Amino acid sequence: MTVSSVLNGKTGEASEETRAKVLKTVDELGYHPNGVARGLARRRMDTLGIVASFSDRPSLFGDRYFGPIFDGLLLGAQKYHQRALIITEDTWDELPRHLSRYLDGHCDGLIFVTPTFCNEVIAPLIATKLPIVFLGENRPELPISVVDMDNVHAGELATTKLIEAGHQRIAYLGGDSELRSSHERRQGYCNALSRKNLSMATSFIVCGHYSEASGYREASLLLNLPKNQRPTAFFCGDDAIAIGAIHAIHERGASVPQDFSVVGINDDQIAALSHPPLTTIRQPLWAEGEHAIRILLEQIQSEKHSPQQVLLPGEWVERGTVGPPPAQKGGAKL
Amino acid sequence: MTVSSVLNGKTGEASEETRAKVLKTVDELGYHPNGVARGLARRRMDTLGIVASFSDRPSLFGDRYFGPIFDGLLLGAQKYHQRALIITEDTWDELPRHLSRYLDGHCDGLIFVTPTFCNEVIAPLIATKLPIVFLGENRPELPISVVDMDNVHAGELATTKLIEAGHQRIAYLGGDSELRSSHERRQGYCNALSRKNLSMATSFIVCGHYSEASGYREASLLLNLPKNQRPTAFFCGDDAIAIGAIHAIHERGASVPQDFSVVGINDDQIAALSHPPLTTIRQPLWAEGEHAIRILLEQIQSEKHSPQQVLLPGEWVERGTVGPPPAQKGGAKL
DNA sequence: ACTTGCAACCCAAACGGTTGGGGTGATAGA
DNA sequence: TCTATCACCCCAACCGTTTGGGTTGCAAGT
Repeated sequence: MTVSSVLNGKTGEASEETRAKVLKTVDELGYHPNGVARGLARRRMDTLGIVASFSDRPSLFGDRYFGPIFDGLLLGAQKYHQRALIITEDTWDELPRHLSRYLDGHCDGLIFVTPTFCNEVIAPLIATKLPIVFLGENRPELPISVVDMDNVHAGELATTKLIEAGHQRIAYLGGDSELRSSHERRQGYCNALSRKNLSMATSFIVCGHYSEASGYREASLLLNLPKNQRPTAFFCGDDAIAIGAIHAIHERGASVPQDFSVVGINDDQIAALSHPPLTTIRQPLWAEGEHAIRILLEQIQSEKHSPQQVLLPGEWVERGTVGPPPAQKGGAKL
Repeated sequence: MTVSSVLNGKTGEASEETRAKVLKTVDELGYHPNGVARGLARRRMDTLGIVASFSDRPSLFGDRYFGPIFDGLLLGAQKYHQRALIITEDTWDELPRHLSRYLDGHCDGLIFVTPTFCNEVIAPLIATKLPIVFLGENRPELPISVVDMDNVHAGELATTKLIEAGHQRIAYLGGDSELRSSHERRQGYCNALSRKNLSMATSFIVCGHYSEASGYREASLLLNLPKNQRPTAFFCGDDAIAIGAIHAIHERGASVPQDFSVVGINDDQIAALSHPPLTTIRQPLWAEGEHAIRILLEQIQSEKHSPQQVLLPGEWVERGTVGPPPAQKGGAKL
């Protein structure tokens, strides 16, 4: 009786008088409806599972990449009045054995937040028909929903900006070769170069890791080339690489952006604090989280599983590491 | 039938044969028990609610303080086989109106992770008799369970170390006056001074904010004093303040630790990266999270609510910002 | 006057498990 | 042979909601 009235605020079921009486009684008794029983009966818990693994990073929530994503996810859950259940795994490999954790009826759907899942690990998950969204790495070959930054676009954007600044000899310092983001950003880099009819030197495309040390190492190699074979600009796979590259440049007595231009990707906290402050492409991590929630919810509500991919554009953040190449100022020196 | 056997792995209820048959059937059918129904019947969800507010910081999970705490909380939940439900609030003020979110039967207990809750806001929560643990600020006057770093001890530790390094004129650059941590650390500072029979100058005890700007400002004021009235060491309320203080020192052409010693608290990521690397007291954030889970679980299982306080000691992290005061080297200059 | 329609309300059957009491057969003790 | 004990299994009630169908009482339509 009470329950129907309380819940059916929308349907015109109860009379005004009864409704008032119910509300009064509820208040007097300090009654709070039991969401678990409600969920059991409705077969809808209004709860979204967020799955992450500590194997991806030593600190999951304090991480510069995962942290803001979780912010967005939680904000999104709140916005859509969903509970957020965080499920942590020690390693992705054991995931198939933990299937019960996902299918125990607690979650209406799952969001996997990781750029490093294996296709075979998630195969049994897809088979369960539970609505799922992956966050952080695009897999066009799989019939799954994905949210990620548009890495190709980001690569194009960064490279185009460098070209427009006058650079012709631009290097790409990529991240881990097993991460698709690295390849996709390279693809964008290549697209931009060929669109502007600039030549691509394979020696200017290097593959390392998403770390400062790697950026330092790879940049150093290129800086050791004879002057007229050196790049004048570095498009770096992420901000850490960019910081490493700047370090290598400074070590040689050169300066940024007078002698070399540098662009990163991510807009980490360190990006604004580095010297000079790093020009970069901001990854829309908050937005990614919110979109993931929205897509998942659509999937749950529509009852059908037509997967959709959402690729969000990164945002150009102009700071102090991009300028014209030195040759332009000096004249015909090239 | 199956269920009892499946669950009663411990009680000697089912025969070996039946158990095997059940297990086989379960496997064939791809059956996964429904945790929600189970929870409803047992009146125990094995779920812990973790409540946080975006009003505390712009980024909750990416935050240098909250991030590691969430790591510890999630790790602890996993260790004790509990689900972790994250509940975010826009502001703490509306909390009493959201009481249903906590009492809807989803969580067996709650962990509030915030250093800034108001006593009156949580009064209705305590009245619900739901097991609760507060993480991040001690309230000895309230009958509640609390986990926090032992701030008094941290203050004593830092100050004692500075005294042992030879300093006699030590300033305390405190954080926000409305946060207890700031007062507790000052208390520890005073304890250490009086234990060593050193005089306390009120002008050396300043109260600002937990930020770099505040540290810079307050340190500048003290550095502007005549040389023989200046402190030779700064015990800072947190690492951000310490970084600000170092900035102020460098700006005056002085160096750390040759001319002034500086100690922070927290061991933020920037602590190890600053120049020189910051000597600080590491706040055991991961451990705090795990202890909070453990205490809450004890409270849930014991069915009685004898609140307990857990104060964890901070750890001294020696880096490069503490040395002997300059007077000692020079001789009798004082 | 008899049906029809409708709003308001009540009731019973799920939802998918747990729990404990009672029934069954076999074994052991008197 | 009768009974007490025990391991094993089954059954019914329950956890606290939702859901839809059934019931009542009253106004309007024919």
